Amino acid sequence: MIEKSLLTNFGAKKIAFEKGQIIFNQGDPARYYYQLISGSVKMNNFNDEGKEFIQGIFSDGQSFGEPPLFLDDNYPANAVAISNSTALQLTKEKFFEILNSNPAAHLAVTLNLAKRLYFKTLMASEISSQDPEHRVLKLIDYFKHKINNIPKELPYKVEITRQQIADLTGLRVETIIRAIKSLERKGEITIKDRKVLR
Amino acid sequence: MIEKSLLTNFGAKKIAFEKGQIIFNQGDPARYYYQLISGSVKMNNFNDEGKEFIQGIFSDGQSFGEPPLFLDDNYPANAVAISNSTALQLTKEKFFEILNSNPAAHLAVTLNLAKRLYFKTLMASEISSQDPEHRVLKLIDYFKHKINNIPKELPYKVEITRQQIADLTGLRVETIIRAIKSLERKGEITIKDRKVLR
DNA sequence: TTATTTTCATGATTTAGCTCATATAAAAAA
DNA sequence: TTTTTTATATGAGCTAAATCATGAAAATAA
Repeated sequence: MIEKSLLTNFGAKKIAFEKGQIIFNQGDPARYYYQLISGSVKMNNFNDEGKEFIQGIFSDGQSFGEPPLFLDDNYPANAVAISNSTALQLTKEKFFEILNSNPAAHLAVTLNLAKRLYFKTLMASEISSQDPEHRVLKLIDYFKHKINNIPKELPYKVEITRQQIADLTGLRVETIIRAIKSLERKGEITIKDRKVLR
Repeated sequence: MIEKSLLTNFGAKKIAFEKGQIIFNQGDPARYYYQLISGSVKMNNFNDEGKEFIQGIFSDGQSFGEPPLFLDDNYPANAVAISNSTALQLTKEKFFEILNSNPAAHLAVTLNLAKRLYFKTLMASEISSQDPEHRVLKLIDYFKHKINNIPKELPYKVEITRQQIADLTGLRVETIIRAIKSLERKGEITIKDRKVLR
């Protein structure tokens, strides 16, 4: 979201994460701004029974973990690399220096927060009160249109697993599998080589 | 969040809403920045079966409905006055003029978005995967500490109704009532004149 | 004040999604 | 290649929350 050159000018370090590596833990004080160069990262929580909830999946040039930087608070979730990834890491202090000195970068950050808040608003209403099929479909459509910017008429292949869909929607794998099967029967989606097409 | 004088200097209009009045509807294009002067407003959705989900409750100097302004998108939820309220209304164009000309105001807006994103992150993990008692307690604690800034050791009286708690957590009133009773039995909260104290 | 509406409360019943168990196919590792 | 792990799939039974029903106490309106 912020130009790479700008970040490096302010002293951002390029760091690599292996698949499965933890970037930060829920409860840690937020000290860095992170922006992905390659790979993908998920933010998640585990409830008392050990069930995972995925707050979001980030890839490409996306940043994550900024809100607590602004609030001087701890991370509300863990960040874990879900594939080998590289990211730029910038200290909180330098991050704010950029915001102060570069209005365009500041606006980009604000825009990104607005986008994520918008997504969470949509998902919150879905998660809380719709049936599983509805939730799955909304999630797929969000990934298709808002994340991958694929127009309605073009097909989209869902790359995330059913388990990940479950963890994103707060449902169980079996429930997701059954919902997907049912959606296929209804003609809302197709399944090819076990992958969902929409 | 933005100083009232600054808003009025840029042409913000003071408008009044009666209890129950709709400020904007889900799906409407976002055209104004709103900041409450007095009263309170909820943002909500209704699912296919007509069940309400409250995205958030705003009061005092809080602003609402900004995310779609940044994204050039429609409102993801309705805004309804839950008591007689007054607010400052500023056009999108003027709102961006403020952000561009006043870095402090821009930062305040960013901070606010970060705060709300943080809240939604917390609530998302709660809503999706915890038992009702846990959800209710987390919500009450959030209202106590993060919204009303009341320290742990001081008592806090929950002013919202059980129905509103239900709509904020995606549960049913009866379930909330039972959870609250159970939490009282466990000594986590007390009930006085039907109001929850924590 | 009285009437009406809203909020809180509790029991009985239903049901959707969870849990558990088991199987197969695909992918990854050895 | 063979072995192991991960992902998808499906049936049976269980359970927690939803639903429905009904009532009383507060709050609000007339």
